[in-house]
This record gives sequence, C-alpha cells and structure tokens, in this order.
Amino acid sequence: MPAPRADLVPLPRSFHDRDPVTVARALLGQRLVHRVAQGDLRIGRIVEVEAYLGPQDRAAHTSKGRTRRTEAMFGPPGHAYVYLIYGMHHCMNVVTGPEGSGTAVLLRALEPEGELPHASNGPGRLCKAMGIDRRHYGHDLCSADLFIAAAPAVDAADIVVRPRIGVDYAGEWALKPLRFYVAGNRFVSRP
DNA sequence: AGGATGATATCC
DNA sequence: GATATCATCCTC
Repeated sequence: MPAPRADLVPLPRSFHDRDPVTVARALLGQRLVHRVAQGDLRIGRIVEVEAYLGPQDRAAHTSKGRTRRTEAMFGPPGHAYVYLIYGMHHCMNVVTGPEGSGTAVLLRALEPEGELPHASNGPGRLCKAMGIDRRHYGHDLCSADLFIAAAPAVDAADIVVRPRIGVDYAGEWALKPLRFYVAGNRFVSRP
C-alpha cells in the first residue's frame, strides 16, 4: 500500500466560509483531489473559476429560489454543488459562506498534476476528467476522498478578471467581472 | 453554425 | 402534462 501524501490534506472549512469573490480568487492555484479508487488518484490545480453571488445575482441558480436543485448551494460552505447541464455535462461548484447565502464558485478548468483520463479545460470536461457527477451533489469537500488541498497561491497580479461565460440571459449581471483565471495558463478554457 | 440530451422551472 | 431553457462540448 503506497504511503499517503502528507501534502494532500483538505483545506479547513473556514477557507470556504468567506464571500464567493474572495474564495474564487483564493481557489486559483489550489488542488482539487479525488480518490476515485485504490490506485486512481486524480489531482488538478485550479486555474479558472467563476463566482456566483446568490439570489440577487440573476446568473446564479439560487436566483430561482430555494428548490431541491439549489438546496446544496444554499447549504453550508465547503460542500459541492454539482448539476447536469445540457443533458450531458456535469458542472461542479464549491459552496461558499455564510450558510444560507446561496453563493458558490464554479470550477471551470484544471491544470493536470499527473495523469488525467481526459482534458480538464472547461467545466464539463473538468468533471469528466475528475470523475465527478451527480453522486457528488452536496458532498463535503473537507472529506478524505474529494477535497481541495493547499498549494502555492497565485499572485494577485497574475489573476485575469473577465465577465462570466454563458450567462448572457442575466442582463447587467452578465457583464460583471466575476470570472478569474491564471494569466498565461494554457489550460484556461477561453483565454 | 448546429445538434446532442435530460433535468428543471414554469407555464397551461 | 407540455414546453422552453440551459453556468457545454463536439462535429461539421
């Protein structure tokens, strides 16, 4: 049995229990880790994210109110909000704080660390590469098998800020600078 | 530029 | 119960 990597431990819930813009910026550079099975450990550095600001944010799913679908996004921080989009792609969010705020950060792209079975640029590909699907809806990201692990942070000067992708229906909210990615990183979905 | 493909919200 | 919409991706 291989020795566990001491550097791969979950970040504390307090990391996620902050406003979504702060968490979005802080997540850049951190590792997403999924122990799919014995001998299948998948790791990627987060290089692109989007912040969703809660019920007043017309682009956020929680703007539709508290439903069975959005329950996880209204739940406590540090959990996964996973949903199926366009009938075939999963997207993963990290719920941010405080509980009940309906805020989250969408993970849009990873830089692979080691082997991943598929490309991980784009929110649907990211989930496919990491083996994440609806089974992970509401999953605690401060757990042993699927979590965010600490890695060197990205310098603020290397963070590019842009409007979010695919939310044109959201009026003025579509224009707000809530997408963040690592400047020059080749795994960003839309540089 | 268009189609895949299914859950969800929002109508009738 | 029907339908429009969708925080996308792939192929043409």
